[in-house]
Amino acid sequence: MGPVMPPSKKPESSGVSVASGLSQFYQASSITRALQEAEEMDLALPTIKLEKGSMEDEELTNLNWLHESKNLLNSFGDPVLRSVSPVQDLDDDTPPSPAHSDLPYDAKQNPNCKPPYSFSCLIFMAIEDAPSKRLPVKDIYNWILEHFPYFANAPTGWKNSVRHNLSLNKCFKKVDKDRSQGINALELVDPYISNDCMLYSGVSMSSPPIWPGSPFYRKNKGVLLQVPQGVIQNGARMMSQGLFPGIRPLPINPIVSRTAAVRSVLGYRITSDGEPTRNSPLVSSDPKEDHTYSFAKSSSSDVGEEAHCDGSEVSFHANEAGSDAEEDDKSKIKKEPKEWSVDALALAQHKKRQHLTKVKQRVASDTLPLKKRRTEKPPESDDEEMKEAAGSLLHLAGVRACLNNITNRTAKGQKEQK
DNA sequence: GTTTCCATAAACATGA
DNA sequence: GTCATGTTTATGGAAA
Repeated sequence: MGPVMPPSKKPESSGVSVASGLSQFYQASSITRALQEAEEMDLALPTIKLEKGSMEDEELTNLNWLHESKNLLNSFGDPVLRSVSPVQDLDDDTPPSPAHSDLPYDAKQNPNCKPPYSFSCLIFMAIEDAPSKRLPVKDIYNWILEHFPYFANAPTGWKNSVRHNLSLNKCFKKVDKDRSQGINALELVDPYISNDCMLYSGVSMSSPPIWPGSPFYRKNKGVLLQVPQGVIQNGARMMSQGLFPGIRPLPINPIVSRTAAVRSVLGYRITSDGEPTRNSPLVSSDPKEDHTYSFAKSSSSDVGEEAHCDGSEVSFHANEAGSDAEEDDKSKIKKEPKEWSVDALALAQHKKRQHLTKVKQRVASDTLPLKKRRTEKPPESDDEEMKEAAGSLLHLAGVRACLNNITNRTAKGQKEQK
């Protein structure tokens, strides 16, 4: 699997790493928080299936993935959690297949059996299992080692995969270690709470949010992980693949462009004291800045330019890009270099952008040395950037609005019943 | 055959 | 210089 490793490369140590003091904390993104809130409200997330290839599709994949992971976490420890292949010998070149069999997977009982969960899920579970909901990477290693003995003897490289997932998967965000205690408060104000410009048609209140096309569903062969109303039924199997009607987002005000809508709806940010502030730029239009990809580097090396979202996951400004107000706020932000977060609601755009960027780069710079290629990224236009972000935010906002609608409907229904 | 997702490997940078 | 951490890219397998 994967490219052949050159002999010159030193294999990664499989032992527990020593804290270097560099590590920061990881936690789930605000999307996860929304999902948790939804669960606390005893709500089933709407099942949304979009047309293949649409921008929203990937965002919703993220949403569903997160929810699936959460339910997996809830199910963790249940002996009938998942069915996997029989125990395999580590010396066998063939990697253990995640395909299910009649044998249940038990991490303790089968220490040589590779867990049938993706690294993303393992990381998610580790983070969710932490009281503070955030962990430094070395503790994520430790959690995985503790709960999945397979990795103690696993081929080296799994830590690399963990780090790779943390970096690449925007469901995780890096939290500044020193300021991690204040993050929760900053996240209490969620920009899409106030959104009311989007609706979803065909929302099913009872359908599980895992649709058969979702990666986790596919990976786990249809084993039902998510059950509405907070009831987890481990080991139950999906009976039908036709349970999930496709629905499309419907903007209430179709006249307003998506970008404008996002700017009007989400045109505030959260300041360091937790107070929402209107018209504050937090997502720069600078094409060099990739808020969904290079935030960590930015936080350390480009302090002040792009990484300071002040803890607000979604921080879109109502002002036009490059306005004076934006410049003013930028200068303000620079004065608070340690307060940063991630434009997490735009994170769902990462994969789409990554794919597009890859295609561009392959065409443009395949002949360049690796180092050269990295420094010559094709610039993305402001418009493209804004369009993507707008789409992402609007859609996620729509999901949230949908949840709110469900809440209202449920409350209304209960009233009427009384 | 194509697409998508994921795991893995690796190059490279940074900071302690 | 070493090591841990973090980012990014490339590649191949599996599944739909």
